[in-house]
Amino acid sequence: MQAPSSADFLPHLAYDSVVFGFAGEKLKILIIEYHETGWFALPGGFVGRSEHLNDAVRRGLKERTALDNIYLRQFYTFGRADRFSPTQMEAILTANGLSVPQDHWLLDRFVSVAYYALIDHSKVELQPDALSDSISWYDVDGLPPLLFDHVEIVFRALDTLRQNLATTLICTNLLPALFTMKQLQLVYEAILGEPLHRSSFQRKMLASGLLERREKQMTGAAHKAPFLYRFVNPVVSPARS
Amino acid sequence: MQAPSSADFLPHLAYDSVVFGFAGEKLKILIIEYHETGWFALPGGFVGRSEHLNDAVRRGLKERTALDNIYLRQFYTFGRADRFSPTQMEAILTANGLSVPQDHWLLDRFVSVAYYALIDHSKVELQPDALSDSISWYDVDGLPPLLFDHVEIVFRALDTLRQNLATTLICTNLLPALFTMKQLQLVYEAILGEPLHRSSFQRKMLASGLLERREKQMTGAAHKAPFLYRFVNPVVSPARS
DNA sequence: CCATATTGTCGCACTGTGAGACAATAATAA
DNA sequence: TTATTATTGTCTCACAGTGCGACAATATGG
Repeated sequence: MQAPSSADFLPHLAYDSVVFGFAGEKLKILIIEYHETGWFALPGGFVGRSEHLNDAVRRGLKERTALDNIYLRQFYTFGRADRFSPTQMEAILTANGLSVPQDHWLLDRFVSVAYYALIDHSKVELQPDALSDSISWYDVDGLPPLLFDHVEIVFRALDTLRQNLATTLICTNLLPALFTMKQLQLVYEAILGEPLHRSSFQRKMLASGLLERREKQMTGAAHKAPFLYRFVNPVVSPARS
Repeated sequence: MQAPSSADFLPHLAYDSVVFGFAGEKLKILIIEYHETGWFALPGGFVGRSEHLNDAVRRGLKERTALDNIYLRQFYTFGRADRFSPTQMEAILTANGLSVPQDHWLLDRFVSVAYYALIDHSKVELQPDALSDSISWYDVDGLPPLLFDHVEIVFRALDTLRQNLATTLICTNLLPALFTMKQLQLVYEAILGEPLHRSSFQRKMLASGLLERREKQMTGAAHKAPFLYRFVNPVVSPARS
């Protein structure tokens, strides 16, 4: 294996992605583990010399999740001079059998543009990249220790997600096409991190005009069967990518 | 004069700043004009090799406005591969008597991190930088044609400012310490671009608990003198810089 | 047939807001 | 001095939205 060359990528510039999914009753994030080091990090990558920044992020997500056309949104660029640790990066490279000179571009400072993505957790086929052992889901409140400033990146992603929950049709991208009101409420509660009142939530959602009610579901549970809903105008990609 | 060296700055990375001020009844933006070219652009700059990204932006703003401790907020990173025009950059450099080789770092692609700033328009002492003829205020609805993708940057800055108007105490930074309710309403209207109802606005502002009423002002105008107000907890720098 | 858990809906009180009305008042004109 | 004028501060009314609880409807299991 060869280390990526500075002839192919823009030096000093990287991206990191916070990929949200919803499973069971929890909001989850994709985390990778680097070979041999026991270190965890957000999935990220570099930008090709003549590649659009947004395209680079979509490329990286497609390689790891096999998903195209993902809801993706840039939220902050992390540019502290000391956010990067060359010694840790070197350890990751040597653990993969790559030895690079001390002045190699991968051991220098990086500014990282951070994105968050929302995906239907059931549609993903996870695929580790070359440098990592595994890629898997972690509860947002049960993350392993992360490299560099990745914990701060996750916090800020969550913060942005919460702020956008009221204005953007986010849940379309976290739920299957048909869902119950209960499921929708669980997604809201998982994102906001607080319980919501059932009847008020239901009333507000119905009044929004965004939901279309479908036939009843045969739950097989010992209670009244809930309606199924779908979003009337499911938005896959937001206006502002 | 010497062209800035790639030994001092991170290549391929720049920042641009949208500096808002409020004068009269209009929202205004700082625009620079490059020497000899008749080209207008947002004030921007480069990031030192070991300089924090945020510090680089503050440094550039201080050089041009003589203001320290500015309300500053990053809002988007523009990363299209074709957003930059090497021929226009070369023309700017040659107009300043700088000739650089074709493979110079300044003629290569740039990714730009964009910030907006809010300042009290009356406190500024404008100071053109080395490459530019002038720096001055323009109405947001009367901008000259701008270089590169700077028009898009301005639009997105305005969009972000509007979204943050409800959640953040923005107007502290656009008004003097003491102001009338009428002035505050004018700022809101200038940012939102739409008229607001006077009594509802007044009621809402008073109910927010953010304003402290002071003594009456001697306006010299032929009508009832308005109260003066100040913000109870003026925030200079936001939590998220 | 009854108990149980959950769903769909309604009512009530409270808050916030758009819209208009009206008195108070500082300067100016008569 | 008094009337006029423009603007300010406040009030009222109607209406929409929300927190919160209550209650009937219903699918399953005993």
